[in-house]
Amino acid sequence: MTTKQKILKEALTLFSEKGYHAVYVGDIAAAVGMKAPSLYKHYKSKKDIFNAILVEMEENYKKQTAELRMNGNDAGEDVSVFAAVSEDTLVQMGMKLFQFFLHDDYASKFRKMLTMEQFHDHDLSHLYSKQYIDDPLSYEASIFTFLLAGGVFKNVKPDIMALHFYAPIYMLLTVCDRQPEREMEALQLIEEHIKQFNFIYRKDAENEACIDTWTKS
Amino acid sequence: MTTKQKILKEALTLFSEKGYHAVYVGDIAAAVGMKAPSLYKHYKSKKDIFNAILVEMEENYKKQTAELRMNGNDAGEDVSVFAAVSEDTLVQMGMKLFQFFLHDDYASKFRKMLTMEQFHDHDLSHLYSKQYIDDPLSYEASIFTFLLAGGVFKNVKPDIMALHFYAPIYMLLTVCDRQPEREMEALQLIEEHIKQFNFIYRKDAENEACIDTWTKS
DNA sequence: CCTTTTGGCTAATTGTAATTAGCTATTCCT
DNA sequence: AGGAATAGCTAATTACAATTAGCCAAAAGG
Repeated sequence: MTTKQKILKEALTLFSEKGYHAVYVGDIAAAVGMKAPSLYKHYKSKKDIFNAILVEMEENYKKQTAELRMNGNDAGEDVSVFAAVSEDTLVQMGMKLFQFFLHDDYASKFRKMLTMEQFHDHDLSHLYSKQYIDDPLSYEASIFTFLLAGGVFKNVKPDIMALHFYAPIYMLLTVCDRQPEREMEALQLIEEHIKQFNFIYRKDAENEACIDTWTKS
Repeated sequence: MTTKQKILKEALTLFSEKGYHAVYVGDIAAAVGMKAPSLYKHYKSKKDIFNAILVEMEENYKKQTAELRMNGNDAGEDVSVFAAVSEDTLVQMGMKLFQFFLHDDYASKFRKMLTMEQFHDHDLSHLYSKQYIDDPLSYEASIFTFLLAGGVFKNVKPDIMALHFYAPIYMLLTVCDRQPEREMEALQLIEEHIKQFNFIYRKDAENEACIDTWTKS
């Protein structure tokens, strides 16, 4: 890893912990293992470092969504697998999404940083909404549009179904960002959320049987 | 309004727009209509102003939740009204919650401030989770526990039902905090969210009729 | 009415953080 | 090898923001 990259990495870590204004260039330098003035051989200002992080992240994000889109298409080839999606598959889908967002080093730090900086300018507001709200929602909506065509779910609006699926995951993600010690509780809730989601959305007569399961516990 | 209060008010406004570190005591003073040193006749430091805001807010919050609890009990007296809660009542409930959180001057500014400062110390993390996640969730859960007893909804876990009801509202709230221009869109989504929520959770045979409504639009 | 307190001001002072200057060792071509 | 670029350092410098000192007018209160 080049020094320039190391600087970005350490700066992102610090920005994600304390926010831009509370981080001093000396802190970043120390984290990289150098003195503050040396940073200026690589970036012309503190703000410049911040901007470089944004640029790097946008590239990263484009790559990842492109990848996801590819995977999505691959899975889509076998229509029958998805159309008959099981409760467990749904649970795994949600858990994976949550765990990725929470534990991917870059994604998680970047999200915390944006959480703190989102109000400082319009572009950052827009970026936050796009990455953590609008894109995930439309991704899930496209999946549900597909699943709805399979006929196992009730005939509803896929975008609202996506909202119902994703909003709890998003909310619990923000909880874990500020209180990492609550991850287990969050995972538990997500599992129950998706099971109940599956239960209420699924179109079938076996519902009565399921009710027994719930009332017993 | 006393000068001390005016200072808190203007400081909160500024903190909620730019965050603690990006606001200078001179800015606060100017907003109040005085010079920076004069602030020190009222508060002994910038941090002291911040702390005073927290204290004031906690009192405010206690009052409001106490009030809500009272209103809740009042409404609860007439069990039949709630037990047969209509779709429209649910929609109104969600909208009111959203609009209050979004437009109450104090609540909305305080939430934005906490959004930016939540990572700076454990107490703030805890406060944020309590006020915007845990308390609303348990409030909604208590309502749904009650409604479930009425028998019009499917037999499910009320706390997950509360999660399904509240999480989309919370998520759209954060969207409007950073992009106020999306309020109309958010309100529209919340209405659809709650209608679909009502549709999927309600235990009845008229579902088939409802499907027609959805597929038409 | 006098005097004490209150709350404002201007002009320091202090502290800190970003950035620049200027020196030096290493590396990299050719 | 030898000159140029690279990337680090220490020691300024600059900028600015929090706070303090000390002055003064008006209000409060006996």
